[in-house]
Amino acid sequence: MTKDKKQQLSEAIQHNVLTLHWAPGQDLDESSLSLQFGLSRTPLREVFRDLAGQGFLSQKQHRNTRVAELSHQTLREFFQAAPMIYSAIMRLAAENRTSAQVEQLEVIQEDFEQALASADGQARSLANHRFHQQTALMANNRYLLPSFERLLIDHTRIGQTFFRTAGPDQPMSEASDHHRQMIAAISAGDVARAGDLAIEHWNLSRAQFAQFVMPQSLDANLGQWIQGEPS
Amino acid sequence: MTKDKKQQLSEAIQHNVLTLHWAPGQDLDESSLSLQFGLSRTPLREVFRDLAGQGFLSQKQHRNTRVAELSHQTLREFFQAAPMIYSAIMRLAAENRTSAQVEQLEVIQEDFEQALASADGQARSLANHRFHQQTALMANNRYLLPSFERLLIDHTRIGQTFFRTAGPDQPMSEASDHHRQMIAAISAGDVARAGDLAIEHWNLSRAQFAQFVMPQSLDANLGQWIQGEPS
DNA sequence: TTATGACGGTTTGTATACAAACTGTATTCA
DNA sequence: TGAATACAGTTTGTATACAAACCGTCATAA
Repeated sequence: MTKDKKQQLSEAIQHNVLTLHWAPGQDLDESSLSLQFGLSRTPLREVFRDLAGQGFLSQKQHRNTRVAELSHQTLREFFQAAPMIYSAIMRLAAENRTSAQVEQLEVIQEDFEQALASADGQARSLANHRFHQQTALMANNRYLLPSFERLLIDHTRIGQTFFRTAGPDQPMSEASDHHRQMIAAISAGDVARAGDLAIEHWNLSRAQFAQFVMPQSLDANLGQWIQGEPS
Repeated sequence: MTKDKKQQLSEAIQHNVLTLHWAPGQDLDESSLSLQFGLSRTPLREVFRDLAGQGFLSQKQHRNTRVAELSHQTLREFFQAAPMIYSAIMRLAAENRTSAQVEQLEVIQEDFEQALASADGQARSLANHRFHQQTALMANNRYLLPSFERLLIDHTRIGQTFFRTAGPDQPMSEASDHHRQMIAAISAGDVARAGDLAIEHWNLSRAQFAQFVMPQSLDANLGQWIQGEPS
């Protein structure tokens, strides 16, 4: 049952990072985690390394491993990259999807809607995370994946605030509508529509984030990455 | 002098992978490398893990670490992602560059031209690699970086064939011209121009690759990722 | 002949002891 | 008082011994 301890540890860390249960920048303690999960430091440190490589944690020589930071600078870079990558993933998902994957995506979407109905901010946010993870799986491009995963990690972390605060009504159901439309576009293999929906969905998220954390000055020229040539 | 053995090991592996001195899919032997570099298996395996995370190597449970593969499927994914990412990196480089970085890029370009003059295919290819690495550094976006690095690894590996085969004349000097124009655009902060140059440069590379390895069927709709909406 | 399974050698994975580096405190000297 | 340094305690990094998993070979049986 409790078979692969490393896997468990890795998932636990990911969960704690994504839900902000562990704050960005927070230190991790090797010996206590090693005790807690019944692993020696060697495999534990391997998990740390993997997760640092994926963008969950950050490491420096001779300094303790910590939860990846979320700075002002980080956010700027985030907004520069996100629309383009999300859109590309969605297009590729529409291009490469299999029917089994579409079915799986529908199941995940049902979970997401259930989570929205509840008041549990973490559950909402994680369900949203899984939805987009599945689209990345469907896009099936190993080169785009690492960037997308990094974006999604921080998207989910930033989104925690929103999903926790907002009621179960308007902007939530809008997000859910988008998801449904995405499934339709992907399922139909409508590449252009899928890409557009990503932008639309993204703009919704962006507006939400703006309320909470986004510095005003960055709001201006986000569009240029999506529609081709800026003047 | 021979200070950081892990660093040395990591660089040696990267070099061997990029130059195809180690073939894609080739097995690595822990114990012999550990002997060779005077490191025990523990730190050696940490280096393996890092490089696997970056796309140089690939690992599976209970199986030996090997050089990352370059399959037909890989190439398809490569051509789907590369133009978009290269263009984005170049735009961001033009946006965020510092003058010190531009100077450094010029130095690297001089190395590249020297390498072109020589007959050494490896040196040419690696110099090209470093040029694009520097543009990524200048783009300064941690989300785009991991995808770009993966692309660059395989770009360089695929390019080995070309750089080794071709003479020091026509298409070579064209690539070099592109580099110089890129430097000018980046230095001037001309974002749109920088992005366009990336596409142009990319199309050159693509044509080169096509001669050697690229499956015909993929050649068709590569443009759509760059210029915005396909119809 | 072909499939199945046991066995030994090799390779990968984990635990643990030890070495190196960092951090904070206290002491010294200007 | 304040800066510099030495020291002790803690944490990170490495070596090594041992355990677990894999792989090729051979034997056995259908």
